[in-house]
Amino acid sequence: MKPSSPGKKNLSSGNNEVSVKSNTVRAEAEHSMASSSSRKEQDDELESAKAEMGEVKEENKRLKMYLNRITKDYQKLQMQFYDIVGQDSKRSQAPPNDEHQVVQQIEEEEEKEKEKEKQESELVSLTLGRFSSDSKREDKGKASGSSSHRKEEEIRGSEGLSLALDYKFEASKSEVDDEPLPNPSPVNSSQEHKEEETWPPRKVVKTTESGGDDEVLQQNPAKKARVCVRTRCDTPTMNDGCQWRKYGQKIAKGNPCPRAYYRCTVAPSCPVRKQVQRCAEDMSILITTYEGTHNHPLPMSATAMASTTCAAASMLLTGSTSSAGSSVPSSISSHPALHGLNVYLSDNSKSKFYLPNTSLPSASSHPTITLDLTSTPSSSSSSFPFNRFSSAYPTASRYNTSTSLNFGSSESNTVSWGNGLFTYGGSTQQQPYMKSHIGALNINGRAPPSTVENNIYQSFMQKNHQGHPQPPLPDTIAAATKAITTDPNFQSALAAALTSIIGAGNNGGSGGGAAESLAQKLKWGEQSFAVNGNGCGSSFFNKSTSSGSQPGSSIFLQPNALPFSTPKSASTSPSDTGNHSN
DNA sequence: CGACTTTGACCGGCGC
DNA sequence: GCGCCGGTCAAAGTCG
Repeated sequence: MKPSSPGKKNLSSGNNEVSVKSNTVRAEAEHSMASSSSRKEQDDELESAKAEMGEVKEENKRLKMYLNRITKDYQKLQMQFYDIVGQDSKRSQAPPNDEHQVVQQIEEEEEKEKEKEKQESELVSLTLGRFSSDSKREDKGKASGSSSHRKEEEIRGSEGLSLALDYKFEASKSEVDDEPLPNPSPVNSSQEHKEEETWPPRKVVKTTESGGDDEVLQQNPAKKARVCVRTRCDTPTMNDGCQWRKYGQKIAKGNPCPRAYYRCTVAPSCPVRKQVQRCAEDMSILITTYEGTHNHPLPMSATAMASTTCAAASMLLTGSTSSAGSSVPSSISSHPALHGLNVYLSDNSKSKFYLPNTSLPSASSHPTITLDLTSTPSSSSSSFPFNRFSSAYPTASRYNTSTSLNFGSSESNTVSWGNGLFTYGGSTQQQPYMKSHIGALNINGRAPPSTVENNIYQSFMQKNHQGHPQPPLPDTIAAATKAITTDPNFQSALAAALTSIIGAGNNGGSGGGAAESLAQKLKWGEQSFAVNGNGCGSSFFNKSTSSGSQPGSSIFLQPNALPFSTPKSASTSPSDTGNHSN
């Protein structure tokens, strides 16, 4: 898809309109000449017609100039794109062996990207979700990963969203197979559908994986990430807007309450599954665990949750599959495009964890991220209903890491995140521009002693804790929903958090390109938040996006886009309303 | 009658 | 190798 095509078309049609207008004017003038009885009137009309024609001609000229300019820009970008693609293909063919060479290359790429970002500052960066650094590339080395990352970015810059996504899919076939590329939005669903049709249900995977993809899958042993949502809910299931069919029920060890297994029935081939279970310690808490990515358009009410889970899963996976490169932080922290989104990676990853209940389904070999919408004594008293958002790789599992993200209260000021933790507000700000912010979101890198600071919550928290202190809300989902849906800033913050992690995770794996995915591609506005339409993010942002034909297409976070509906809300899912009791 | 739920059986991964 | 456990299947039952 060529970004300039629509522009050209519009402009040319505009020119046509102009010439038509000129002809009309001329005809009117002639007609008036013929029909006018008074010569004076004829002269007047002629003059006015001439004047009008002059204006039209001027406008025509302007439009032509505009068209020329756009055409030149397009050609320029196209040339840059081809150059970059050519360079990257050469690089990826011969990955550097020397570590110093890798670092040097990464630095060069970062510099180039900064320059490019300046040039393309008007383009909306649409990076949400994993990058195309597939397992093989990650194994080969950071340099090749970063180059793929960079390639993608530049494609994005020159060709727009659609091409970038296409390229991404081509570059990472394996990724589609073993990891959920979130894309609940109908806008992108066609593309994702194309890819995920090849993602068979579990049993089929077993048989089909014996092929060439097997190698990739073995190299990337991470299983599908899960997103666990803890809510206080009286109903058997949480209404997430999707349609589910129960296919099994089990009594899990350590929890007297049975665990119900559901699969998505919106599309027959949809691989998404969810598990629903009551918390053993607090039966009022409903634990819903999502796994997989929808390969079909979702109803509006379902996209939010789907995208949330997908985004969370995505970042979890990126964190799990990537070896957080040391090159990440430099570009992230210094990136000018962050717009207040500062990321900090540190090595304290294991100092703070929110570990889910032992009875949680997440206690399997799947990496799991938990969104805790309950307020429990373990978390400090909070006026903030969306209390915890944590993820954890299963303890004592093959994933030797645990992750957590807590949307803590204003008092605890702790937001922990995967492979490490976000520290919200309580962290020591080391960078000058952070000092003015109340909150800081720290992402502590899992492995490397690198740091990324992220203060995406600043605007939200400033608003809510300084300007408009909110009274304590009841500890209910309804309260959470209300607070979330009524505060677009928080939605933005959440989206940014997810997105940033995804970017960081991706980048961690792909090396130097790291930060830019996070950095350049986030436009952190006051109320709006533009991200990549690919998968994850799209849900946060409604589907008003164009199909990505134009560079600069942006997806904006919409109020009420958040997933969590009240338990009693009307359900679009029959199984949700009339479902079985576990 | 079709869609959905229930429930016991089965399978594979993992730890011992 | 064996048993435990989580997850899935599929036949039978239920419901509208």
